[in-house]
Amino acid sequence: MSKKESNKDLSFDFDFLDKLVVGIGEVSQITGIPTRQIRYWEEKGIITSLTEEEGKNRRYNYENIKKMLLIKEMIDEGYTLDASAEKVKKRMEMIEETLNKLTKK
Amino acid sequence: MSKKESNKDLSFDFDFLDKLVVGIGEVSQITGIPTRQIRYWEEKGIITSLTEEEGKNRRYNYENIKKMLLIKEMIDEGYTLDASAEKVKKRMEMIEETLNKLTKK
DNA sequence: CAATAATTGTAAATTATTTACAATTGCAAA
DNA sequence: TTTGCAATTGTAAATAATTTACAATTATTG
Repeated sequence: MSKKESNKDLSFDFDFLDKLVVGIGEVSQITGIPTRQIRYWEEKGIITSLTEEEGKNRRYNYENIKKMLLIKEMIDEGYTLDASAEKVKKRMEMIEETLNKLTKK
Repeated sequence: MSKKESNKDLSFDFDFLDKLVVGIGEVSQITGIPTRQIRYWEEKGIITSLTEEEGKNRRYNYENIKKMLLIKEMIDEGYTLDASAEKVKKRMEMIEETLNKLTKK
């Protein structure tokens, strides 16, 4: 296996996650969160879909989905929706920061 | 961060990929393969969607998507569809095998 | 050119999602 | 208990996206 191919295999999942964009039905299936609840969270500004035009179907990326899963966890632990959203926001910022340090050339 | 949480963070993407199931529109967006072509490949038996009942929307998992991307690559390299499918099938079986060896307790 | 592979086009029917308005549930403070 | 707010859920009508089926078109190979 050539160097190029090998590299491609290793970086594949990251490329994939970058491109990954899914609809609300899939997010619901993946996360177990009802579509109605996802729309409600979005309505409240807790999450932000990538939807280009209003009326078109909502699109979510990996970060969105990750966020929803984390919020769901916090809510299950007893936090309110707003508190959960706040905590998750900070946590994701921290992870982001750490990742930046790790990947910085 | 507790041991449990830390473990969860590390294994998260794998769990995620396991649960990941997307519709044909998303696959098309992700891979750049037109929906019409995806249906054609499926019709020919090259790929197999997870669709439960006929008439319902097609669902694809990570393995399906990976396969389509690989086939697309081979076709771009000049192989016929059938040859591409065959090569990809073998390649994926090899990867599967290797993974099994790696993860075997 | 003929034959086959591969892809693409599209109409009509069906499935999935959106928006908007409303009702319901849960919980904590007065 | 009831009052108020947070959070969720229900649903109808309109729209978006997908399915199937039949067909046409384009590429490639002998």
